[in-house]
Amino acid sequence: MKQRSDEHHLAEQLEKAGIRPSAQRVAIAGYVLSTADHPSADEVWQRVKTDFPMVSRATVYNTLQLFTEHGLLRQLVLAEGCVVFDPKVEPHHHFVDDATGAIEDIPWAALRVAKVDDLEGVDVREYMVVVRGRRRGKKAP
Amino acid sequence: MKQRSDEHHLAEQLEKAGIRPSAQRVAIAGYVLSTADHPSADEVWQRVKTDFPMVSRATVYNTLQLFTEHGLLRQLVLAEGCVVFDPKVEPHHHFVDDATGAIEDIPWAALRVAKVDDLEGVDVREYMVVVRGRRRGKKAP
DNA sequence: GGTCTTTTTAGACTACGTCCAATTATCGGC
DNA sequence: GCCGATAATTGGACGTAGTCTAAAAAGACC
Repeated sequence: MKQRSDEHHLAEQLEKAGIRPSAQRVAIAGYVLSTADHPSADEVWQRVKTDFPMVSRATVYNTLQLFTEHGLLRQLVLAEGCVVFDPKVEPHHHFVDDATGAIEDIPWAALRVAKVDDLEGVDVREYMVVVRGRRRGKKAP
Repeated sequence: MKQRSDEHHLAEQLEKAGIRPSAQRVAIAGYVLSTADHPSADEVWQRVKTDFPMVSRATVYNTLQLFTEHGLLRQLVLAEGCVVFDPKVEPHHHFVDDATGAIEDIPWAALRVAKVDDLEGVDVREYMVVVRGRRRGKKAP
């Protein structure tokens, strides 16, 4: 149920982002740029294969990387199945250093989130703020 | 450089949490309950093996699971290497459904985080709130 | 049409995690 | 202390997600 105009529009979108629109890339874009899911890379591969059986896994991974570099996608690192352990069991927030990937704890009181209780339709069990950035000064003189 | 009293203290801590303190569990606890790192399960295994060469991977994974169930550890799902893609590139927050694992977007304006700019020693690139819980009502009559 | 660059491909390889059946350790009662 | 029941541990098979590479295919340009 693909429309030629859809593909044309997608190709334009890729070009606008500075990406050459190959057939594979258009097929991948057709799924990943419009879905409300938050698919993993392999899920994208599985999905795209149904339309485009000959696409290789490497292509899908490379293409998602490319889209991300050009600002068409964001990578989230909060999915299930990828777990680290923290002996500090009280609620607290987290800081992730862009340079090293290290995770540090931020005390609960250092931040405050307003309006969590106003969220409609959900029972909140817990929440945390994830801050990403770089440690300042310290090392570089 | 292990102190007998340390091990004794750890064993007590496990018992207090309702866990039978086997030698392997004490060794695992000795690392994971006191570290400031946020190790992955495999990192814990690598580490514990240096003290306790015969421990099997299954034991470490089971034990971490057990500690988590008994409240000695928390699992964080925000580490690198575990990525999902989101075509919505503007800043927004995320809701993770405990029941299904599905990730939903929360509009940026629905929450507000106070004091992010007060964090000392870091240059913040981005941040988001991760809310976990359950969707209410809707489906069940 | 030829050539130079970009893209894609298949498959080997690694890392991480799960599962299971068999073995070993531990506990409580005698 | 010994014994049977229960709990814990083991190693290895298995599965899945992801990376890497060398070679083939496609596309751009003259």
